[in-house]
Amino acid sequence: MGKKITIDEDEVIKWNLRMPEEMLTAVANRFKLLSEPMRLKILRSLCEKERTVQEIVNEIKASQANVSKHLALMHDNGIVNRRKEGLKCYYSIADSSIIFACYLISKSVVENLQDRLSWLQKVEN
Amino acid sequence: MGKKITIDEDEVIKWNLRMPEEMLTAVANRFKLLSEPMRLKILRSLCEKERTVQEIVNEIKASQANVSKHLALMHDNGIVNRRKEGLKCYYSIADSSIIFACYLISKSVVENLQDRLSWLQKVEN
DNA sequence: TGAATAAATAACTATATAACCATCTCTATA
DNA sequence: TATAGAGATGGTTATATAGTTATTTATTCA
Repeated sequence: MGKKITIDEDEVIKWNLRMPEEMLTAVANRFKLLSEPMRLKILRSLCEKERTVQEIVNEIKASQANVSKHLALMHDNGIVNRRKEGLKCYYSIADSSIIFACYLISKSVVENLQDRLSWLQKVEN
Repeated sequence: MGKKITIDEDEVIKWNLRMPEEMLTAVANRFKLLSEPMRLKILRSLCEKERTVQEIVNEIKASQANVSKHLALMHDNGIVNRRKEGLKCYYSIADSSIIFACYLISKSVVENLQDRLSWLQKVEN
C-alpha cells in the first residue's frame, strides 16, 4: 500500500559532504518551516486526509487568521497543496518527505529521552 | 558497513497522527536547531569525522565566537558530542538521525526544483 | 442585490536569536 | 609565574516572525 523507502548511511554521508552552500540554505529554510509547533500540528492534521481551513481551526484550536497564514506560508514553499471548492479551501500535504522527517526526528527524540532515563536510573542506584 | 534504515509510509502516518503535543514541541525544537545554514555547515563538516572548533572555524570561515555558540547550543540539545583533549575540544555528531533528515529534505528540495524546471519548460513551449 | 460564510490579508506588538565585539577561563609550556 | 593559544561567555544590536485584531476579498444562496 504505502511506499517504503530505504536509506543507506554511507550514501547519506557522501551526499551531505557534497552539499553546496545554496542547497544548505534551501534545506535550512525547509527545516525552518518545520520548526514551529503550530505548523507541525497543522501538518499532523493534514497527515490523515485533506482538510479545510475551518476544520483545522476547529481541530487544533487556533485563530483562523493564524492558521491561514501558516497555510499560506507552507503553500508558498510547496509543502502543502491548495484546492478550492466553493467557499471552502482544502489543503493537503504536497511533500511526503516532510512527514518522513518528522517521524525520524521524533523517533530520535524518544530514544534520547530513554537514554537519559536509563542514565538517571543508573545514577540513582 | 554503514547501517541501513527502512521506513514504511503507513507506519509514519500512524505514528504522526498519534503524536502528543509535547512531542510536537520537542520535534519542532529539533527542527529549529537544523534551520540555520551556519549550523548545517558545521554539521556537514562533522559528518565526515570529529573536528576541533578551530578546524571548523577555518573550514567554514566564520568567527570563533559564533561557531562556539552554535556548538554549545547543539551540545546542550544532545545532537553533538564534546571531547576535550588538552587545549583542544573535539566535536562529533551524536545523533545520526539528523543527517538522515538532512538527506531526506535535501532530496525533496532537489525534486521540487526539478518539477518547477520541467513546468517552466512546458510553459515556455 | 444583499446578507452570510470561508478564507486571506494588513498593520501592529512582542519575542527570540544570529552575529559581533570584547572579555574571561583554562591549559600547556617556556 | 608569565605568556600564549583554544575555547567559552556576556552584552549589544539588528532582524525575523508568531500571534492578535480588524478588515477585505471572494462565493453562495435567499
